[in-house]
Amino acid sequence: MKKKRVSIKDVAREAGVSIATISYVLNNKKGESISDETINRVREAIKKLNYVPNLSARSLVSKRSNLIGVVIPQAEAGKEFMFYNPFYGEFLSSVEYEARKKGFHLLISGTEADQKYIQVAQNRGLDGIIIVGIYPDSFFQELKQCQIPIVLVDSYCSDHYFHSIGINDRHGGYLATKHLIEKGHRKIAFISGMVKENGVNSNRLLGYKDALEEYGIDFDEKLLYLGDTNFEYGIKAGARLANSKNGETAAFATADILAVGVIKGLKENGLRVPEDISVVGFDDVYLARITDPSLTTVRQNIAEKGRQAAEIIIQTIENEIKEKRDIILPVDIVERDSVKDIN
Amino acid sequence: MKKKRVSIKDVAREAGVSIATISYVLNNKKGESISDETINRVREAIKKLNYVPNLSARSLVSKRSNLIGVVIPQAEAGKEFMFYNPFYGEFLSSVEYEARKKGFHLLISGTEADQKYIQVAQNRGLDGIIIVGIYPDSFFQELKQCQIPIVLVDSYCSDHYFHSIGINDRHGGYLATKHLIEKGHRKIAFISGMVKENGVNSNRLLGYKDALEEYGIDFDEKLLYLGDTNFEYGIKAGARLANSKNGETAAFATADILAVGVIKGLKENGLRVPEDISVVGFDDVYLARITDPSLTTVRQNIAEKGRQAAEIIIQTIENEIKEKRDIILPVDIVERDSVKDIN
DNA sequence: TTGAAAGCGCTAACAG
DNA sequence: CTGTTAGCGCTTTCAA
Repeated sequence: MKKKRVSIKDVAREAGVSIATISYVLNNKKGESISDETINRVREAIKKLNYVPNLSARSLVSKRSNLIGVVIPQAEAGKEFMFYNPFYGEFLSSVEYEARKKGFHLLISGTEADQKYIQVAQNRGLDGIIIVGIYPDSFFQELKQCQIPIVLVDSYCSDHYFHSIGINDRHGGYLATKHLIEKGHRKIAFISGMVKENGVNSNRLLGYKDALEEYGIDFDEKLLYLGDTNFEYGIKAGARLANSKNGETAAFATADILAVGVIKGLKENGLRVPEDISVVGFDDVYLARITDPSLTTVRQNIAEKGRQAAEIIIQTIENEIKEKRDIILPVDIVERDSVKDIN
Repeated sequence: MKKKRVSIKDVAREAGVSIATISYVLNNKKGESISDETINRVREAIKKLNYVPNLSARSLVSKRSNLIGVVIPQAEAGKEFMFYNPFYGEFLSSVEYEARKKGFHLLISGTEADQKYIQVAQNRGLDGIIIVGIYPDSFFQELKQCQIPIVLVDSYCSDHYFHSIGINDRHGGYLATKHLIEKGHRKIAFISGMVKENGVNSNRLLGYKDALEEYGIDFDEKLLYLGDTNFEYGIKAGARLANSKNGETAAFATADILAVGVIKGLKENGLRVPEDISVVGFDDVYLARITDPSLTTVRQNIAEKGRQAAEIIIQTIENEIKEKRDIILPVDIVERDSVKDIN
């Protein structure tokens, strides 16, 4: 049995004032001015009784939960998070930190069925939601009904209702490919997870093509290796690449976790990186510095992405911004040891 | 302005019954039996109105929030999570999955000051808390006051109040060291983060000593490299190791993330792994398979740890278990490519 | 400057 | 089998 928690009433009794007064000093309303003396008396009572406000009660009346939902993609429907990709951990870490500083908590959750999440959002009275990744359009449409501020991260959903934050994926793909081309590579494999239309990967592919075109290199379907964005597929792609008859001398993998798998797959098949094949990744997660060779990759500022996602959602909740925000964070290429100059 | 949400009253009106009836079918109380016809009528009304219960209201009266708090260590006080160590991501992923299946949500949060978290727990009416890592004893003592079910993960707090789940760290340390010894190594560095008394690392160190003793090898303080459990310190330790005058031929790092840093530091200083120095890690996170060489390491089942942590806390919440649980998950050594047999 | 009182949406006796 | 009702702890008019 839980011990009975001390409520605002107890504090009121202790301080010899009404519960309204307690509420006022708690929220230090500007409208209601309370005498310093009363404030002190209340403060003391609160401290003495060890009073902690009940947020359920508060949110019941104020319609504010101070809770932000974070939706992270799952490996498969109804499965665990994709946390083996360090990107999500790094992102979440940053969101949580920013939210905490502003007095918000994070409710994290995968999504059984997309429908279900909307229920959760309403159940819990989420003040805002940060959604990472791409989901069926129907999900976004339903989400709009909730009237909850939402930030979409790395989604190319163009709906005017949502805030969005992402990077210039196309430019990133371009930079990666161009870097490789400038190092003398012409046959460049493109290795990626699902290329959903108008998604992160499809834009990176566009950038890849941009660079090819700029340098007068013909695009070759056969150099596309499409699977899943995970380590295992990277290995598979690396193995295929090692035995390819297409003469690739380099590969652009659209995620570091993939790139690292590619390197592994390559090595397992007797090829060295970068001596035999050069590899460029994407994201610049922690991993990129950890592996050997360390990874030349397209850097995006993951922490900043998380920070801004949190900031935008909170500002919207607090009515500090009313208009829609669309943020594109810069990318650049960071050269490490996985690319060889073959000029 | 948020559109007014439909409440239980609206459903009652729609279905032509009282709000109590709605509540009954919602919670399908065994005590109260409702006629099938009414149930159906209510169900339809719910569907028609798109009614979603308000959990704040519910938890206000029922004292149940269906929220589980997860406390994850931070890099430094008031900073981001230690999510660069993949251990936490993998753990959290598993906890969330299990909790979600059972209808619970996760509130994740770092802890500004330890005090603050207790406030959060009370603020939100957390039904249970999963705490990963070691905290000051005063924190645990205060936590007890809350009367909330708590599972401690990887803590050696012996307080009878808490459930605990962990692994046999000492045995793990023993296995790692023994493995190295059996491969012919005698000068084995012990590389670790802080060795807090009665913590995970101190137990692993105990196991290290056990193995040494078993094989009649003298323990040598000089082979201890103590810093932080992160990649950077691993590099530093690896560098020191490479220039050591102590003749180490192997190292046991108490976390994979550390081990991977060690390998990096070694390589940067011209040594090869495992040819020149063998390395054993601990955890068997995803990373261990990713790096080159892949890491021989002490495996613990992180997903299972998360699953059981969630299971225990939920069973306690639902009063399915009343007694205290202390779970020790097994460890074993998984041989990969970072150890050389020098016999 | 403070207090009384009306709910927020829901559960759980208790009646009928 | 179903409805009435009294709160849960808090915010917020409105009055004093």
